[in-house]
Amino acid sequence: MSDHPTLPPIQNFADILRQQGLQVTAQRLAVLRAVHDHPHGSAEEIATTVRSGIGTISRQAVYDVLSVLAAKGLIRRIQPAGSPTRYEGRVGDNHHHLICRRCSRLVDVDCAVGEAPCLHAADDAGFAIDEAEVIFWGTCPQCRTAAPS
Amino acid sequence: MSDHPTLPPIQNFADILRQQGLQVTAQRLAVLRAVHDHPHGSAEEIATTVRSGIGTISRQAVYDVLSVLAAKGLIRRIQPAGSPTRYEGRVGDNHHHLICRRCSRLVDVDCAVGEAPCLHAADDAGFAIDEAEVIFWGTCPQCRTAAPS
DNA sequence: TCCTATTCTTGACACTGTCCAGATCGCGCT
DNA sequence: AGCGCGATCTGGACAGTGTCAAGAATAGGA
Repeated sequence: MSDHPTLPPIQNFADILRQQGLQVTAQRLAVLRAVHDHPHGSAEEIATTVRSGIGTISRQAVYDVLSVLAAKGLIRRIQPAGSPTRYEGRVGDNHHHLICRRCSRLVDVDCAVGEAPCLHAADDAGFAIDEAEVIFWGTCPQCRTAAPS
Repeated sequence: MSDHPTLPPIQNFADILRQQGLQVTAQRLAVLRAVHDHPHGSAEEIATTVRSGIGTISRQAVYDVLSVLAAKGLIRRIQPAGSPTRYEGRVGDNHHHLICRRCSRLVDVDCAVGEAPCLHAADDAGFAIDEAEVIFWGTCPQCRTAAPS
């Protein structure tokens, strides 16, 4: 995944945490790495990945770390219908998501109109909008081929 | 039965169900009415509303009816982050939703660009897209006034 | 090295949604 | 109008996700 020989991932992640005023712990580094290595993973999948790296971590710690990272904008939450919350490391760009109704596969999709057009509603009703979540629902090629109906 | 020129709500809903090839039951009529009377309600809220109308209904029946109606396109599912699934009776138009991060208030919003621009992704990755869900996250006026942070 | 605030662990819990078997009901057919 | 089949509803148990609370362990600065 990360093929930057000059920047060891762990040190990089540690610096990122410090820049946000967060304490650097093995759990946070492992979670941050897991999210980047396995995009769109659920909390449980991330926990499993982390455990294979540092041995053990409590479920509560995973949720806590994910909440803190999301609050700091280091990761992004995705909450598709019917499936558990997912997390991804790519933040800052305006990409959306495409989800298969059958197999729940999730794919990144660049914004249709370029910069950030979907971030502005016609009428914001007085709300202070800080994020626009766009999810496209459909059927992936594999599922269409497997059982067209 | 009768051919009154004016259509009472119940009979109207019954016709809608029949048009979709669905059996007409008291539970389905009550759920359909509840969704229209209380837009953006959760399954539990809808169940409560229905019970105040027809006495009792099982949780399973509510979920089943909601699933059937959603499959037929008579109602629409909304699954915001962190809060339970909500349902609304308005279908067919391309309106989106605006949700307050603090009080979870949900407001309808017309599509920003008019017709249905957000329904097309730049690259569909081979998917057959049938729906685009757009959710704007922010803070509602009341919450901003109450506790500005 | 020591201290304090933060973070992690452990266990229990709440809530949403689903599965299953059996009873009931809608509705076409005779 | 009565009958019968298939769809629908009930009731209970269950699974998965996420949260709460109290105590133990740790990071980071003095």
